[in-house]
Amino acid sequence: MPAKPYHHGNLRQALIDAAIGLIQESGPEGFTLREVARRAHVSHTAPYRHFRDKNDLLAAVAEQGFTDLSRAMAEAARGAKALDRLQRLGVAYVTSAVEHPAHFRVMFGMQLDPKAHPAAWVAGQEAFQALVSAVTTCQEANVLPKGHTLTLARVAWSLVHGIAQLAIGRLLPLRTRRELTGFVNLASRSLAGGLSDKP
Amino acid sequence: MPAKPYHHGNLRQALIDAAIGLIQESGPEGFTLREVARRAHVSHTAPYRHFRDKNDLLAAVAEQGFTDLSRAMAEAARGAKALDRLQRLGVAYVTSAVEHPAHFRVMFGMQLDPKAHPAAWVAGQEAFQALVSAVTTCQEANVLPKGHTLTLARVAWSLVHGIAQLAIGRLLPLRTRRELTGFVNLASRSLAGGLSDKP
DNA sequence: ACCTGAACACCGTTCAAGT
DNA sequence: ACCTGAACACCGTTCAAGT
Repeated sequence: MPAKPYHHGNLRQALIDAAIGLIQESGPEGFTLREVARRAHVSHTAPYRHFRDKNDLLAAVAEQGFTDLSRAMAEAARGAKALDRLQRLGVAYVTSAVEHPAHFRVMFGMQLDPKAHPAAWVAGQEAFQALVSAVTTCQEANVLPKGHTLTLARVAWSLVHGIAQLAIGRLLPLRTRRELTGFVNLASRSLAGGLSDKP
Repeated sequence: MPAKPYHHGNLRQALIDAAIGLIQESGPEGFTLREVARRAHVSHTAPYRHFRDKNDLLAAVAEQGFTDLSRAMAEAARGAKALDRLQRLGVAYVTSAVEHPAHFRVMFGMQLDPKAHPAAWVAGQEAFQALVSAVTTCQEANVLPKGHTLTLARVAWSLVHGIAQLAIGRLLPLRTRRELTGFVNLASRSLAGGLSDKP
């Protein structure tokens, strides 16, 4: 006796939730459309009513991941200004990645095409905008040189993204949250110092 | 009539080469053990004589990727010292990633376990050592503060790795090699400046 | 040692059909 | 509209068997 199937169009979200749970347990490569359908108590072809194909569901998972990331960053940086704000965003970025490694791999591992998956793409851009606005704050506070805001934000993003990826792959010895915070802060302070040197 | 099958134990390398070619064409998720066997003109169970399973072959692919990366970095940095050396390593790292995106994804996307795949792990560590030795060179030239060599190298690695990953995902607007080199140099100069600020 | 073919339990996707 | 079951062409892996 299966539990009652989903109705009223909430199947779409149920499938996304099931997918996120499955990915968390089995990793991105253990993710299977048929198993997702099983978890939603629905036939294995039902997902095709809501997603073009497997990749389309993965894009929806990525979109939710970007939304969650934006929320986590906004929360961490609330009220903070200038460099403090930038650092908190960085710590939140890496913390989110380490806490949801499989989800993060989906977000950045699926070669997101803006044409094919515009919603996921936009959600990703919105997460990046948090960094852009923090850089702007730093520039207004004269702790970063004016101009080239986008370029500065991209450098900061690269640093923080690299830390996140290497941490997920266990290639950095960051075992505790203290170590993680310390490393991110050291790295971002260094970068900020160098950027303010040569305007 | 298939071409003559491989003999004399060169099948292992033939499978690795076929795998790299297949990954280049179809991406990491299009990679299939059976298709690799087909390309090597061998039955689909023959690979199991040389690799425990699909992941074991992927680890061998990753190992070769790390070896290639080390060679490319060594070549790019030949004769250069201090900051110039560090920058050239970074440019070579990102260039390699952008030129072999699928291979790079395998190297860093497969959650390499040092116990299960020691050879691939060692090859990865050797690539990282190039950064460590360049940081040491910088310290001896007094362009970076002494001590904490490993930590400084890890920060540099994170930056360069983040640029590589974002560039592969087309999330940075680096269309030409000039733009790529310029961005890596800007980023690494900034980081170096900041690191030398606060010893 | 090295390779094969059959077999098993899975996939993603399509399609005609049901409510 | 939304969901289903059968069908197709694939997988990864195991196993008995052949040279």
